[in-house]
Amino acid sequence: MAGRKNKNADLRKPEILEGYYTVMIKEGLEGTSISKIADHLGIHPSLIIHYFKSKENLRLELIEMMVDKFKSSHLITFDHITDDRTRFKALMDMLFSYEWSRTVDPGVHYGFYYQSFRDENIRRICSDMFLWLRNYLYKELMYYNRKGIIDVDDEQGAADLIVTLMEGLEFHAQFLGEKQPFEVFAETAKKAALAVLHNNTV
Amino acid sequence: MAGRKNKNADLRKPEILEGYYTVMIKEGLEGTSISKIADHLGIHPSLIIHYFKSKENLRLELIEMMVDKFKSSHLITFDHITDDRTRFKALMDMLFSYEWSRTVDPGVHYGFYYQSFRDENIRRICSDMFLWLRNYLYKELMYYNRKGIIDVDDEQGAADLIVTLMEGLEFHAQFLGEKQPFEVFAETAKKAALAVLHNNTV
DNA sequence: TTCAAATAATTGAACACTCATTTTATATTG
DNA sequence: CAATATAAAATGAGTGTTCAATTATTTGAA
Repeated sequence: MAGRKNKNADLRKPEILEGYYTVMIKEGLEGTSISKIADHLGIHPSLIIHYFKSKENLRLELIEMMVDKFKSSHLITFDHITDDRTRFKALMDMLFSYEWSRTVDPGVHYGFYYQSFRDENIRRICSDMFLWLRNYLYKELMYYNRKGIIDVDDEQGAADLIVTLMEGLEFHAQFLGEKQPFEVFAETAKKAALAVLHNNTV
Repeated sequence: MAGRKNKNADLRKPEILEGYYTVMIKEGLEGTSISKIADHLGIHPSLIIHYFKSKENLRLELIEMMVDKFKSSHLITFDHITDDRTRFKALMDMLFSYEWSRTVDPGVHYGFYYQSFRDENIRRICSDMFLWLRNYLYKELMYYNRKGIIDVDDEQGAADLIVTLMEGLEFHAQFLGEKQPFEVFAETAKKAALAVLHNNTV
């Protein structure tokens, strides 16, 4: 065949994972088969098995990839902003922004939630990811609390609430957004967070 | 065969729908097949097709059943409570209660969210259901606002926020709850709602 | 540099399974 | 008898996976 291009594992494996992700957006988590991924990439289904041994492994590696992607996108720090108040505002703006919410395709993202109810492995991974995020926020809130930017006595609960509100944004966009642009309710959610934090910058 | 029991459509159809729901809790939305439902009910797969014509119809009728169940469970009114302040508190307590959140099995519930990204029909049904709930809350908030129990200028946004927080409770229980009982964060979420509503009963 | 041997990448065909659905046949009830 | 309820069997498409065959690339020695 003319079009055949040989690549090695270092190139092929990520390519397959990317293809998996792309097909998944269209077909859904459980609607995505090895054949469909192979078709999309123009390769043979058994090549995917060759690299990942089983579909189960393929799925686990994809999740790993996504979690890494998620975590790395959250490592954006605002160290360059010296003023506490300004930096706090930048953090909150980012957490409730459209770009942030689209780090992972929402359809895919809900697919994993859905699976987490039947697959303890996946539940664990999702849970760790959110605990990681909450812990990050917890530390940030501790700092801003000490500095008097916010005023909360239960930093843990406040961090929980922010993660939950961020997550709720996704839900709202899908079912209650209607024609309203994302930013409208994002603003409402952010204000709710600020109200709980007793922040008076706005 | 000895154990064969003939029933008519009025008995068989609801029985099949109930069986569908039960199997779905274990197997997931897309993991549930006609055969599995038939096995669970001790009947032949083709009997299910005979009554519902296709799996698609079966699924749509199940959703209808669930939405009815959801709506009817939300028709609980507190008309017997005459004092506005007490009735408002009862409403809020219900919205953030464990019983309420378990009206529908959370795994099934997330299954429909997941499907809504690939099936406009399902998205529409879910969306209508939540719009219906928000509208109910909107009217309630209007009333309590007029009565001075709460103080908000954007009742629509406030209703949005309450639905979102209720929904967030589900998310939190699955991924951030860990060993913590449901009620702990439910209380946090409720307080956040009350903070936004500027209610000072607590 | 050349050329065969070794290694890796890729394909093809087959397997045993499950799926939703259709068609045909049998039992039960009114 | 006629209508309905149920079962049985068969269909065709799709699933993940295995194994052997084929093609491309790299390696190593002459």
